[in-house]
Amino acid sequence: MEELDERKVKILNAIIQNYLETGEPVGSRTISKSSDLNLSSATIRNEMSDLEELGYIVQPHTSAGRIPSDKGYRFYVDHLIAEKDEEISDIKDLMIEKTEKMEKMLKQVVKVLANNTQYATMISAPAITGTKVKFVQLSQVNEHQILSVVMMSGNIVKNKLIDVEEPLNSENMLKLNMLLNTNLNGLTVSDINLTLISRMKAQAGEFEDIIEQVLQTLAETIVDEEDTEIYTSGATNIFKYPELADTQKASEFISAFEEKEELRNLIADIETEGEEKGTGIQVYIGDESPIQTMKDCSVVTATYELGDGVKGTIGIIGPKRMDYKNVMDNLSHLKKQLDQMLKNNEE
Amino acid sequence: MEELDERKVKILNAIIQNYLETGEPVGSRTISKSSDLNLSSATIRNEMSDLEELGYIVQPHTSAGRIPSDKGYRFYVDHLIAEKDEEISDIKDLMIEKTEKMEKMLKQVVKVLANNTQYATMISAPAITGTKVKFVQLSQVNEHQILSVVMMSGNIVKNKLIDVEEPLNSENMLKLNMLLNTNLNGLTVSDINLTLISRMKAQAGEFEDIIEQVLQTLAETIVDEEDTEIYTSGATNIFKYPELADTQKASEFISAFEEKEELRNLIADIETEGEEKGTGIQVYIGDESPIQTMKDCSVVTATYELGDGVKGTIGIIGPKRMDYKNVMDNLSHLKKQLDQMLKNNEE
DNA sequence: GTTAGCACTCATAAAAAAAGAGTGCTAATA
DNA sequence: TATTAGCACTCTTTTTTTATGAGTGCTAAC
Repeated sequence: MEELDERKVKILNAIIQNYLETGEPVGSRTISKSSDLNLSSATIRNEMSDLEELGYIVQPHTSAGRIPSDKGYRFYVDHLIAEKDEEISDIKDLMIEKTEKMEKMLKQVVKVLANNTQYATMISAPAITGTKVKFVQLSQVNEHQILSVVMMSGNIVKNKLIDVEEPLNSENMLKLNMLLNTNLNGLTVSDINLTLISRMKAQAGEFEDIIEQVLQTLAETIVDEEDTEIYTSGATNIFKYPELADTQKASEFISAFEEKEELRNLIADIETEGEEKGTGIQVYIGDESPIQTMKDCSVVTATYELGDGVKGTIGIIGPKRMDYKNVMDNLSHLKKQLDQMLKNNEE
Repeated sequence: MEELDERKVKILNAIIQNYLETGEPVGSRTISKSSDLNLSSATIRNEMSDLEELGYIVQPHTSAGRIPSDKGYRFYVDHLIAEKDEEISDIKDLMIEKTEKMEKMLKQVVKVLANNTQYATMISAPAITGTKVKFVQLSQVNEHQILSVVMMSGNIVKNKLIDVEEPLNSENMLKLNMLLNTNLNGLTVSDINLTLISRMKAQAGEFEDIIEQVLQTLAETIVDEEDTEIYTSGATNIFKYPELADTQKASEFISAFEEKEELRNLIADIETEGEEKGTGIQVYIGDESPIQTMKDCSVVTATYELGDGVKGTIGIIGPKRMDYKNVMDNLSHLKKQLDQMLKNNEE
C-alpha cells in the first residue's frame, strides 16, 4: 500500500464497490454522498485525479466518471476483499442425489455454481495422467471379440473391444489376465515403457497381438484424456452484463464455451501457475488472463485434487466488475467439498 | 396447388428464394427485374396482393415488401424444392478417424453438420431402450469390490462397482457369471420381469444381493438413458441471422441449447410424429414446432436407426428462411451414413 | 487542506428533417 | 381483359440538429 494513503484507499474502494454494483462509471458526487468520509465532491475529484494518475482508475471519456483499471481491480482483490466468511448455501445437498457417475456430478456442480454466481462456469474432469492401473480384465464376448476392461485409480473404467481371429480357450484367457494384472497393476501409464512391453509380449507368446491391443487401449485412454473433458454452464449469463452483451463479443464468448478448445488452453495454463495468497484460488483480471477472447473478463479458478496428484480445475468467468468476494468464497467452499468427496470416493 | 395458378406459384417461389438469400422483405420491383417472367412491377404487385390475401405472404408493415408466411414456407417445402440431388461433401471421411466411441463420433457429426449448414445442430444418442443384453461379467477387483460389466447390443458398455462384505472365491464367481449370462443373454431390459428376477435370486442362493445389484445397475442404465444424451453444436450460428440475433432471443435460444431440456422434449415429440413425404425427414416451420422458444425458427430433423429398433434423432434449427433444400439433402445423406455405420458396428 | 462555483466537454437522448422503398389506385394502352 | 406507367401516399430508416445533463478541471475564496 506504499503509494496510497488511507483516504485514497477508501475512495478507491468506494469507487470499485459502486462500479461492481452498477456497471456505470462513478462520479465524484456519488462518492461524496455515499461514502462515510465527509468530503465534498471537489475534494473527491482531486483525489480521483490522483488515483487516475497512479493508474488505479480510468476515464472512459473526458466527461464521464471513473471506472477501475485492471490495476485497480488487482489492488481490490489483493487488499480490499473483506476476510469474513460469509454463509454459503451448502452445495453438497443439492448435488449428491445418487450421482454415482463423475460426469453427472461435474455437470451438476457447474450448473449449481453458475446458478449461485450468475456467471459462466466451467469444470475440468480430473486428468487421468498419473493415475494407476488398478485392475485389468479380458473377457470373451463372442467368437471374434474380446472385451478389455481397465480400471484406473479413481475408479475410472475404460472398455475396449478387441477383434480376434479365433476364440481363446479359458485357460489361455486366464493366463493372459494373470499376465496383464501382475505386470501392470499399480503402474502409472508413464511407467509402461518399451522394456516392459517387450517383456510382456514375450511372455504372451502367440497372443502378443492381444497384449499389444490392450496396451494400445491404455495409450489411447491417455490421449483421450489429454484433451480433458470440460463441462460448462451458464455461458448465457454473459447477457446479464451489458458491457459484454453486444452480439460480437457475446458470440465469441459463447463460441469459446461451446468449442471448449480455448478453455482447455486456459486450464492448461492455469494448472502450471501460482495462486492467490494461499487460498488455492487464482484470479486473472482482464489482460492477465492468457486467453484473448476473455480480455474483457475476469477469470477466477480453483484447483481440486484427488488423491494421487490427479487434479481438476473449476473456474468462473464473468465481467471484470465481478463480485470477487462472493465468487472466491464460493470457489473455495466448493473446492473443499470436492476434495473431500473425491477422497471418500477413492477409498 | 388448387388455388394458385402457375404464375402465382412462380412469383411466390421467386419471393421465397429471394428472401432466403437476403432476409429482407422483397418488393414488386425486385421480382419484376429478377424473375424470368417479363412482367412489370405493377402486375407483380397485383399478384402479390392476391398472394397476401391467400395467406402465402405477409407485409411486415404497410410500405414494405413481402415476406413468406409459415403457410408460404410450408408450400415451398412441400412443392417447390427441386428434386435434383446435389453433391454433398462426404461426411464419412471427416468423421471416421478412429472414433471408436459413439460419444466422440456423435460430437463430431453435429460439429461437421453445423459447419456444413451454418445452423445450430443437435443429435440424440440412440436410446438404449429395446437393446439386448449381450454379455455380463463380474470380476473381483479387490477384497470388497466387484466390478460388473454389462454389454448391450450396439456395443454399449456399462460398468458398476459393487461393494461386498467379503470376496467371492473363483468358483462362486464363475457360477454367478454363468447364471447371469444364461438368464439375461439376449433379453431386452423390459423382458426382465419379477418372475425372472426371483428365479435368478433363488439360483444365486447366498449371493442374491449381488444379483440384485447387477439388475439394479441394468435398471439404472435405463433411467440414465431415459433422459437421452444430446449433443449440440453451432448454437452461436444464430448470430448470423439478424432476425434472430437480438440479445433477448439469442439468449433464450442459446440457453435452450445449453440446458438441452427443451431439445429433449422436442426430440421426444418428433419421434412420435410423421415425416415429410417418405424421405425420413421432418420439417417444422415456425409455430409448427412443438417448442415455444423456437417459434421464430424452423426445425428440420431426421431419425437414424440402429438395428433393433433403437433410434436417434438428428436435427437442424435455424431461421425460417433456412436453405431447406440444402439442409434436407444434408440430413438425408447423413441419415443414410449413420444407418450404415451403425449397422456395420453392430455386427 | 477543503470547498463552492462556473465554464467547458462530450456522450446520450430527443426531436426534426430528409431520404427511400414500396404500395395501392387510376387511367391509359395493347 | 390483362398489363402497365404514373403518381400520391405511407412508413421505415437514416441523417441531422438540437437539447440535456452528468461530470470534470480549474480558480478563487474559506
